[in-house]
Amino acid sequence: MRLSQFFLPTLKETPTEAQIVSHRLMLRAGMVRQQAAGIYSWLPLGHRVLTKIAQIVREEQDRAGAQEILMPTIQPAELWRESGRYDDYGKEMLRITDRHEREMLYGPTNEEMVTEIARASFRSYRDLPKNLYHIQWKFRDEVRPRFGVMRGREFLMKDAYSFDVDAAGARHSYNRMFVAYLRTFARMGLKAIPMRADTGPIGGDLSHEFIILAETGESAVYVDSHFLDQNLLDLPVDYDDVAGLQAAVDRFTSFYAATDEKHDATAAAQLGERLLSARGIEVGHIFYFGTKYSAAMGLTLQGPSGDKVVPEMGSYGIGVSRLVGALIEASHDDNGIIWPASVAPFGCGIVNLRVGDAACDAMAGELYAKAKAAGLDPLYDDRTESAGAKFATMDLIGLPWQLVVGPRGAKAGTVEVKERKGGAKLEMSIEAALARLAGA
RNA sequence: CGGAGUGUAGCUCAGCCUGGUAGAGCACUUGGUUCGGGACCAAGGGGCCGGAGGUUCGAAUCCUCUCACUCCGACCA
Repeated sequence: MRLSQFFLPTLKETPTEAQIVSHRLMLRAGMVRQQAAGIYSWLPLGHRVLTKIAQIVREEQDRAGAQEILMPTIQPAELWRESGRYDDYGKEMLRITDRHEREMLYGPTNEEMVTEIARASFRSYRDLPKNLYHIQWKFRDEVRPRFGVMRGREFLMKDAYSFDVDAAGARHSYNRMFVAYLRTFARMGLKAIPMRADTGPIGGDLSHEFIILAETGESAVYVDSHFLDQNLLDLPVDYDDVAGLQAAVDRFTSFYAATDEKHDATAAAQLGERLLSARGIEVGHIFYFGTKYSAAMGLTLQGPSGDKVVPEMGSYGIGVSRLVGALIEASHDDNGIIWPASVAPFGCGIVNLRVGDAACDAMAGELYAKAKAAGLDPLYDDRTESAGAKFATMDLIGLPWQLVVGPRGAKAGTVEVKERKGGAKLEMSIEAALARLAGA
């Protein structure tokens, strides 16, 4: 993509309304525009990141055996009356009346709807287990939206819903998601720490929050620093191995990790030096809640011995749009964002310091063509801006690599390869630069 | 939902107290000079001062109401 043609409305100054760093940087980098309190439009740069995050989530859900569906944003109130949550949910639920005076709502979550789908289709215990997920916009009419996309009213979320014949099966479904979550976040360059959590209004008796550490995190967390040394990409991926998954879950839940409200100072103190006190951002939450919805909504199926079975359910959420902000909170510096390669909006930036200079244009053009051909997804800054402005833009938008072509290098036949993280710079040939990035 | 605050050019803000025909920097347009960390010179374009009502000869400025947004708190993926 040529930057001269790309829609990237960056801001030199920070809009007043943005307080935390991820919100400021997202506005400055032209990723999002606020349309109302807690409601955002996603511009090309932000949309690319959002899509990449969603794709990683999708791949890991699929790998763990979940199947993608897509449920609507607008739901009929009737469904929620069945579970009793229409009245329980309160003002957080955005209620809408259609032209026929039917009561509708903009879905804050989908347990009722997915249970209805299951009820309409599942007949026998042989239909289970199933895990259905979707990635969809949701709306919760927060009293006080803040922190940009991290606490918006409208947000993109992945939520999965598992159905099993019995508690043991449900436990396995839970463990699958548990491991899938560790892998998902690890692929984004994040260490997400599972912490035992309250089940809240969704109900149930087994629940973990996945929390990433960031200085600006919304809640205080306490964690065994040895957890951070674990290689999460090393996890088993045989999702049918019941004992193996349980062992993995047991291992990762054996580390001390607690949010403020669950913190046990006495137990934590035994860790001594290993106790890490930090702040965290919740990016995922998984629940096992048994038959809460299946029982309330009459989801039953034929069991193996002719009896009725009420399926055991769980639900598993990942805040996809929140992750965009969370990633920035976890990875930035004074100059801007530092994207992990797996979610970066472009693979690298190419900076032509002297547009109009024959040697620079030729070299940058060649580099751009070759980088594209190599699948490096380059963003080529071919604007006639000053060098400083171009460097500032590149640092701000945080692409993992910058390939700088200037008069100096053009004469010597080299480009400067700068790694955004750390800022290390090396002069090398075009071929060496491309090889360096391809190998990274 | 309680408390506090802000709405003036695309962005950051001044002007408001003490009413008198709307400003700066950045951004934008044109021309020129520059060119390795948000360049310089010159000339331009752009705002019914969030909205409604009121006071006044006259309102961005004073009064009333309203809408929006932000921050602190309680609450949440």
